Amino acid sequence: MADKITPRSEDYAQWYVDVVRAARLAEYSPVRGSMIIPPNGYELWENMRDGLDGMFKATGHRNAYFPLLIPISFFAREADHVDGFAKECAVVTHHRLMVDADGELIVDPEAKLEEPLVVRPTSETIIWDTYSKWIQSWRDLPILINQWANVVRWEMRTRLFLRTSEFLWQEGHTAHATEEEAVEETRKMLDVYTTFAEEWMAMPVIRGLKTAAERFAGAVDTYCIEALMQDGKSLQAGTSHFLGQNFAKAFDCTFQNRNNELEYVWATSWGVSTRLIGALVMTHGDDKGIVLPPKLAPTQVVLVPILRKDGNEAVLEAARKIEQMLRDAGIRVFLDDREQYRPGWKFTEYEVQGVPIRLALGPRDIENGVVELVRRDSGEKQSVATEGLVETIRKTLDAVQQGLFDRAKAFREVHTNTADDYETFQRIIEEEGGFVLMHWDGTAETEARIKEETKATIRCLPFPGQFEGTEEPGVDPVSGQPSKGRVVFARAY
RNA sequence: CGGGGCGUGGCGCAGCUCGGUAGCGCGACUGCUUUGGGAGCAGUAGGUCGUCGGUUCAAAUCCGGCCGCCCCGACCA
Repeated sequence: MADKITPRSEDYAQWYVDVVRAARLAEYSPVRGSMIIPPNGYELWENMRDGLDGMFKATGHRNAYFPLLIPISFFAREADHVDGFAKECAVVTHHRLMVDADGELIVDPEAKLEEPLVVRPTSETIIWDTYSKWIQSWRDLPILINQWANVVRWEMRTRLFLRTSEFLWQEGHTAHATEEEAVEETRKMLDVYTTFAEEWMAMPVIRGLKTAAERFAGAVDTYCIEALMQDGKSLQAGTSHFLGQNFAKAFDCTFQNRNNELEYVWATSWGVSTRLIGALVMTHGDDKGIVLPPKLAPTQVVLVPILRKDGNEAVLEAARKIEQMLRDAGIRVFLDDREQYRPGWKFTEYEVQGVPIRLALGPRDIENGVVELVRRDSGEKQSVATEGLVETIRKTLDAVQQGLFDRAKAFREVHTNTADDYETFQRIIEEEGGFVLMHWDGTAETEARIKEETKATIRCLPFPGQFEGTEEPGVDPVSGQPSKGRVVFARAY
């Protein structure tokens, strides 16, 4: 029978788990907090990866690979970095197994490593150790490198895609001769993420600067894109860090500048992860399942032939013709001609999986020279002419892509409020959720107090031009102290 | 780490109070009938009941230990 999906209104968290499972994006593995990503989920990730990778290459970056295992001593080099990651590291201490006297397979106590190895939670340390060898002169700079990899962070509480102990991501690590250039790179990559989120994922984001409390361990400044999920909680969808000279100093990475002076290298790092899949689910999904933006959907169009007792050959032949026509046009199409499932079953199945367009083709349609087209985002059903179908499909895919973005943006606008007093702020956070713009005095004390009392955190200090009135000075209603502008608060994932 | 829930065919669950030869739904397989929104009937296969120990003539069931997973909270992409 149907995989049951709990309605969002009943239990949003359960809905999320149900949808991920029903759409077969991920399943639990035998190890807590790690997940298996079957093809439905992985193909989605591949499309994200390919889209981003193209943008990285277009901005001059090259891919490389650094090792999974990092000597523990490397982590001791940068103080903030250690503090940030020490509590969630998996550590390799032995290199051999053996069978003991009881026949049990155990870790061989004789095979202890001289120096424990940390399974990378992020790669700054191994990379800056390497860069210190690669860089001598200003002529060696900049270094613009990205790596696609898995990382491990031993999380206390995990959720599929949103927070798992092992996840897939990309991490960019760049080295620059000047502070200005590094800051520019940090901002540029945040723009890349913004473009990707909005144009590929159809997910509107806010760009901004993190407060010290939310900053990456070891960074001078952390920038982020924040997206609003349907339950009113914010999700950090990507981060870009200006690392200053912190890692260069920790790993003694210097270069000779044009004036023959020795200087520390300026650094950035930036990343997005499989968490984006969770963001996609919670941005566009509905009670029937996920809804995929056409640009990322592994299958953009599914074609379901309506088969009967006889005359199937004619239907299948016409279906194959349509399939070929769409494929030749560069559209990712799948003809589901399996006989063990009936059309109704397939219709439901592809709705759960979020395929943007479903076509159905039966004997009646063939007679009329049409095909039935159903949009996943709206459920709208229409008969369209087989003649000119490629153009119709292209237009519809574009319309779905744009429609998803518009809908998500409208949702965000409705759920973005301004609060000028603390009572209103607390009421909105508690009752409505969403983003709340409020003045903040800039102190960690006030930030911590608000978090303590409301569970809402400062998602970012938004870049100018995104919201009206965030740039005017005012008064922090919590402390009564002056504020330089309104910042974005929300409860977050 | 605190709170809650759960470990029984592939999946979801009942059975446990009151011990007595392990059951239901879905799925799978075979056959027939079906096929424009998750088909019907008939038949078949599939389980050391998480694990270790105890009580008993007899344990899925009672007692104890251990292990694991999920959900909710405190840290984090």
